[in-house]
Amino acid sequence: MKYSIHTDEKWQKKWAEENLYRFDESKMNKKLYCLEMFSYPSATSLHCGHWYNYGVTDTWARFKRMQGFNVFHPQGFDAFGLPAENYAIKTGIHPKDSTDKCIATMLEQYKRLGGSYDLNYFLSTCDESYYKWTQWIFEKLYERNLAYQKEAPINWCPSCKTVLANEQVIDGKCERCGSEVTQRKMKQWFFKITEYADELLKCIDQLDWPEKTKKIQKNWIGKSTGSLITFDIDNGMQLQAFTTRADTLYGLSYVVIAPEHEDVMKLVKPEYKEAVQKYLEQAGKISEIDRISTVRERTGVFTGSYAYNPVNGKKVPVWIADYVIATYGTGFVMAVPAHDERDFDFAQKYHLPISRVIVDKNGAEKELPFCEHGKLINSEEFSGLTTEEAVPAIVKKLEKVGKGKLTTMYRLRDWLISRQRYWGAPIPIIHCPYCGNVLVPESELPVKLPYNVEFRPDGESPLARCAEFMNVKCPKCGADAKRDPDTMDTFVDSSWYFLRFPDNKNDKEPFNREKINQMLPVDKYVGGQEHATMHLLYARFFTKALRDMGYLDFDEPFQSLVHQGIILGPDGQKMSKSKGNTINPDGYIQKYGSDVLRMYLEFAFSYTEGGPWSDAGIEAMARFVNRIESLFDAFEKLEETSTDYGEAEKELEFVRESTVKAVTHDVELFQFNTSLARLMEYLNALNAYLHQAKPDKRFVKTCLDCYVVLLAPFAPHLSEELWEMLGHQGSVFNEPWPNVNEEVLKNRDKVIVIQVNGKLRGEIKVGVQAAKEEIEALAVQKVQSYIPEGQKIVKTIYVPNKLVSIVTK
RNA sequence: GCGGAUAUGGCGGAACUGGUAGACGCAACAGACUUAAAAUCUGUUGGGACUUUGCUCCCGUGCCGGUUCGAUUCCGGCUUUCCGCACCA
Repeated sequence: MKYSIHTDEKWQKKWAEENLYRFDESKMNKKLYCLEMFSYPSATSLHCGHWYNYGVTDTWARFKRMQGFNVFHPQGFDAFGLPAENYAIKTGIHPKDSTDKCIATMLEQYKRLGGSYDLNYFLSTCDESYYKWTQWIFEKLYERNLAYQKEAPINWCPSCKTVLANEQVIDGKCERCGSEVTQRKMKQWFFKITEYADELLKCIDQLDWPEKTKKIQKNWIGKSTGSLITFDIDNGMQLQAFTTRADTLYGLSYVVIAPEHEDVMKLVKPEYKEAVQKYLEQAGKISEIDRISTVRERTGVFTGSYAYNPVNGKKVPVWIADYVIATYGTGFVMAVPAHDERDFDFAQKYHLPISRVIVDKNGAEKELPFCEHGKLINSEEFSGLTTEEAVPAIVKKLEKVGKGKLTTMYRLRDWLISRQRYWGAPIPIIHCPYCGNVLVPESELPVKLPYNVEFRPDGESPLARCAEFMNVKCPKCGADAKRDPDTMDTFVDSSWYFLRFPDNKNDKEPFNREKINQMLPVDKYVGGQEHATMHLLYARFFTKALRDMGYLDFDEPFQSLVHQGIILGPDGQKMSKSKGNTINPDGYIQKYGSDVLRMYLEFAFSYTEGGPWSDAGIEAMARFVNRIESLFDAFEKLEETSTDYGEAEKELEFVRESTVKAVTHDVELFQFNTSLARLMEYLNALNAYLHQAKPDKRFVKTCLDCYVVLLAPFAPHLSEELWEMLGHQGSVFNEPWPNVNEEVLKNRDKVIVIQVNGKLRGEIKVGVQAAKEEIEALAVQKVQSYIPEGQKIVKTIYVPNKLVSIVTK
């Protein structure tokens, strides 16, 4: 035989005919939900990253299936989104048409990849039958006050002409097109993810996720415990400030409000209006142009107002400064220049008083600003307390007069989901002049995305220009009303698709509760790390919100998570069209077959690391396949002989069993490179045995059977072919994964290494039964000559099956 | 700036809870087959030393130090590269 793309086609056809990978809903006790992050149907074909994610994870899924799990391995498309729309703007091809076409092409490619998918559970987020339920979830969140509309300063990309989520702004630039992001105020829909900040944070520890990803998510949520302190202003207002250092309150020198704070103008005394106005204008510009700069000079302006320090009534000026941001905490902070770097710089610049109230633990007056914890001075009755003691004590004092309380603040902001774009799920809201925001009744869902729309962006939502779509009657009062012209962020679509997969045909509800309670959480989720603070956080939020609404009964969607690394171009740079270093997998499949490509990706990298593509590496994999084939050819030519079970057989059996053990262990942990290395070693051993004087054909046969079963998850098509060649009926994927015969591993003489004073001095071969004392005695005898003259053995350390370490003195 | 990760031959990468560092593969070199080449097969391959070319000795996992009979692995301090956050009060 000769493995090639034709072998792939033969078996793909067969698998499809026999529906080999169908999921058996009747065997829920051994279910295993294996999921790769679904992909975006893009104009180009599957790239190396897809193969690396889907092909390699498929190996794991197949391995689990052979281990007897009822593996649920679905596949679908995250089909809404900007690229299709941008493509449409460029070419004039409607997003729906280009997306449909891409999906058809990509499904064909998935087949060539040899994935063990059950496509009965296929879904695509742009189908009405899917986005109906995306809208339904929006409505449920709205009813539960987890969706709200707010006029807000938002990130606006002037080139994409759309709003961006915080997560889509990288260094002040649009993550897609790289244009400078500007600020605008618009009425936008938000999901109240902050409501779940605490739980999202707490549950992270229980997850079997990469530590790094957990850390990123924790930092993104950014919990900080501190206190809220209320300040009276001389105009009668009250403002609250959040601080983690209530202990420094006696060092208060001024207070600051963010320029974007909604109450800013109320604080400005008439004679300062002009100066403030000028400053605000300037500040607005800076935040647009210079937000990337790390060491931007802090600027500010005095309002004319004063605030009273709640601990001692001392009067301090109220400033406006751009180093305070409106969206974190209360947008109003207390400034203690002696013990905060930012306040210190600012105070120096504007000649505000700086007074020390903290010394270090030993009472030493360290150089200012001194920002560490320490001991209080000049703080009335609190002097002498440590930071840790003083914070609760001061807050307690303030609490008595209603001016302070301990609290928690999060860095996490609510999730802005409105997009002024066409290709997404419409927001199921009707704006009625009399009733306000009204939900589209559930019976009228989905709010269909109209086909004939001018989708070229001009700063307005494309849907706003579609009268047919926009004009409706209010479901409550029947008055003329307008639909919401925006669509939802595509991350909304992908925040619940894993819930839809197991029940993708349900037209009564998004998913059946019993069913998904059985099917979820996802047992193994595989995808890129770039989603750490977006998709992976949103999906967790959706799961928790739906749980609290009673639609499901688990807390976390993805129990175990793995990130694949990134495949770089041959030059070690990230693949990109502009650099011209992209690798298209198609040609390689054509030339070598999909199993070779799959095994190359598995063997050449450590899975979570990735690395540069190498043509030499893929050649090596093709050679590996050739070597397997010539081994099988040699086997077929072998005459029926039988030999007694001897040393050679014993050795090969040992290799076989240790391979089973190692491969089982390594695949489980996504260590495909070492798994394949073991299979190569086993192959070498088989070859050596076969080419010796008297190989036993029947014995070889049992070893080859085992070999093909072990190889199957890595090279599914090739293995089917070999399995057939060995005379078996039916698919190799119906074979059980072999158990390790531990007896064989034990029944082998051990080589024990001997060290004297840490240096390797020899080795001995001992029988399986040898006792510790016996081995030690043999070892001492063996290395007698290495024991320095006049010294005695003071200690002998025996590491079972490995070494004897002798210490002399 | 803060936080996290990383560092092993010419290269990709192995090494389980501290126990023969460099598995497996690539590249390279030598040999076999061949008129020749390719392919294939078989060897060698971290560096160094030799007046014993050897089941020899010494050095070697970014750098400096420590713990240990023994450290790629643990601890302390640097350096490198990558990543996350970046006025978060």
